[in-house]
Amino acid sequence: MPASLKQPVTVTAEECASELLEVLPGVMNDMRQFMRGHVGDQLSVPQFRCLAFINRHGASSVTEVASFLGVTKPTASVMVDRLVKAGSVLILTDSQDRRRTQLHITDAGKAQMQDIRRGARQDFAKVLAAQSPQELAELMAGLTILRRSFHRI
Amino acid sequence: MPASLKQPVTVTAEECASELLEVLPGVMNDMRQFMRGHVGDQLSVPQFRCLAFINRHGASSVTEVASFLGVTKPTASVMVDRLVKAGSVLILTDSQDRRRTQLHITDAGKAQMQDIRRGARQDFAKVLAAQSPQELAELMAGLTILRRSFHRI
DNA sequence: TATTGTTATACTCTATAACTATA
DNA sequence: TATAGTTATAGAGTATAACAATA
Repeated sequence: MPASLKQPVTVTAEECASELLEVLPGVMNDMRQFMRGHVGDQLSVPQFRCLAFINRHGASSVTEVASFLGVTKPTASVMVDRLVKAGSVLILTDSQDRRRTQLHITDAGKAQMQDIRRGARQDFAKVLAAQSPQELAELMAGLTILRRSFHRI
Repeated sequence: MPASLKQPVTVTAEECASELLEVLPGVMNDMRQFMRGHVGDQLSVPQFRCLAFINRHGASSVTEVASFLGVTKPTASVMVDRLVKAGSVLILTDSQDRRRTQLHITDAGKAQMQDIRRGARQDFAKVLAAQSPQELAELMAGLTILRRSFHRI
């Protein structure tokens, strides 16, 4: 039985909210550093997410990318443009509706994304290696709740 | 007993790392929106953290701020400068060591910070209100592990 | 010499406003 | 008219490199 459940305490949504405000920014900082530290400083966190989305959703549009990332269309447009210039993304035009774009990840982009993911995952895992299996299970449970509460698309 | 513990599964540090990479950026997006949505769009997430640190640590230096935020000294210097211009922070010079600055939060900065925190906390709490007390306890447990693993200063 | 902090420069992220092209 | 996307503009966050002031 996990330590946190030995004597059941009532946790309010407000307390969780406070903890989110205090803890997450620091973890995100480390995530940014981890990503910069691999394969020649290639991708920012938002670019990584953008590529991962395009990889999952073949022929996605700029609007879909914006919606997933939770940013405006101009922001997504600029970000995609940078990824195109970097050779990570290919833009095609939808022949049915010529306003829409069909974004595709390139082989280079796929490799780039996987390298960054592998490196950052290892860096995170190194930090988490000090935790017991029980604690890792608790962390995963917490993340699952976060995913459920804040999932987009 | 929480659902996640009914049939104990082994969770690896790598799996937790992957989940962190996928889940946290989206939550941070919402945090940014929440902060922008209160009291006239006053503070960014980094500015909020900066103010909170200066509030906790009276007479802190730029170097200490940089260390806490996990950024370089120029980055912290610029950020503090913006907060000074906004009237949220006061800079004094250490009379013992005239190279060091002594950063102090102003009353206006304190109010600003508390308004933003209250607003963002409420927004987060609203999202989390759908979760059961048990799930909130699990989330808090996960955040506690994160805090322990990634705490600065 | 070492440390504290700033300035200069450059890039990304982000938003709003205004625009073009297509439907 | 409505939608998809881009361009223009502005400001914040971030880093590195070079510098000034102080110890």
